[in-house]
Amino acid sequence: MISRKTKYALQALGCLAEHASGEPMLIADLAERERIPRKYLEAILVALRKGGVLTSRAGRGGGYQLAAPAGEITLARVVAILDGDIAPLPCLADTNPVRCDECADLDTCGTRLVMLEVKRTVSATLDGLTLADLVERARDARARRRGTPDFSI
Amino acid sequence: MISRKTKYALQALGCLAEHASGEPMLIADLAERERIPRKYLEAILVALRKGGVLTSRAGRGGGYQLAAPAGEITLARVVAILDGDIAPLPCLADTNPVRCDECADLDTCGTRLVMLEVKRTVSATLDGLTLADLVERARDARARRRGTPDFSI
DNA sequence: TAAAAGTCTATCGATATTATAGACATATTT
DNA sequence: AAATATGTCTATAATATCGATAGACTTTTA
Repeated sequence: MISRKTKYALQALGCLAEHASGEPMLIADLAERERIPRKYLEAILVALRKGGVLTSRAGRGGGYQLAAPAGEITLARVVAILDGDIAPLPCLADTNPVRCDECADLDTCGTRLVMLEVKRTVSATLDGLTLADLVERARDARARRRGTPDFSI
Repeated sequence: MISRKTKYALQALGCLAEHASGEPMLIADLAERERIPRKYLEAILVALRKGGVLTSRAGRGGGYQLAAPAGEITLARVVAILDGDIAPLPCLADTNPVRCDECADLDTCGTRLVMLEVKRTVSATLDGLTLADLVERARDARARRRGTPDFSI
């Protein structure tokens, strides 16, 4: 389960990725279009900027932009910034792993070993998906519903 | 991230799976061996019994047993019993999906579409792992550490 | 220098999780 | 049938986390 925070982030990033022109977008616009509480979105965007995924410009004509092409920003990165490690168990976290005190032996804990496998799978999937995929699938879905392939318009 | 509840469940189930003889095990023993708060474990075992993974017998000589061979109990099933759906988004839950009210259109939400992929991956992984795998990996890890393959003893 | 924009800090309430306690019911052995 | 060992249920408390909001502050550009 990803947090609502991360979901909001993906929506906002998707919106920025679709926003063809390189023009920065305003927090207020993003909040309205994606129906995200303004102040909450603010905090999310700051985190993303600190995480290197967004750049911002203050002052008139300012706003937020992607810091890289959509195809280079992985979901893994976004999730890591907002939800931190996706480790299924605290003892499997990449940064700051916390060993369970009920576990006598970390390396031979069966639960940990199988969950490590789950973690690897999730990581691989999130690493293989980018904002470009997100945008593309939404576009495909819209096209499919209209009954016309996207490129035939 | 799986809950601590599910982690406790997997440890207890692993313990039962290793417990060679078909004899039932007592809650108190399980709690002590796996260092799980006794009363908390109690609630977990009840849930697992209701979920069909365990059987229990009251009275003297009673206790808990696996309801099926370890190789037939998947992690997916255990996680589902204790943590419910593993859906990364509420709108992707199998049972009782809740659509986000900020989403105008469920079927063309890019975030949902990419997360659906993540969910499928996780489900497939958890479906492919059983308690027997859990036990086996722990055994392998112990053997590997001793520097001797398990079968050479 | 004023307006428009982003940044930071604090706080609140709701909810879920983890944990505990104790009364109650059931089954086995003697 | 009594005694004892065992599981079951309900309620509650402590804690942590998440989602959300408010307001003062800083920076940039026209």
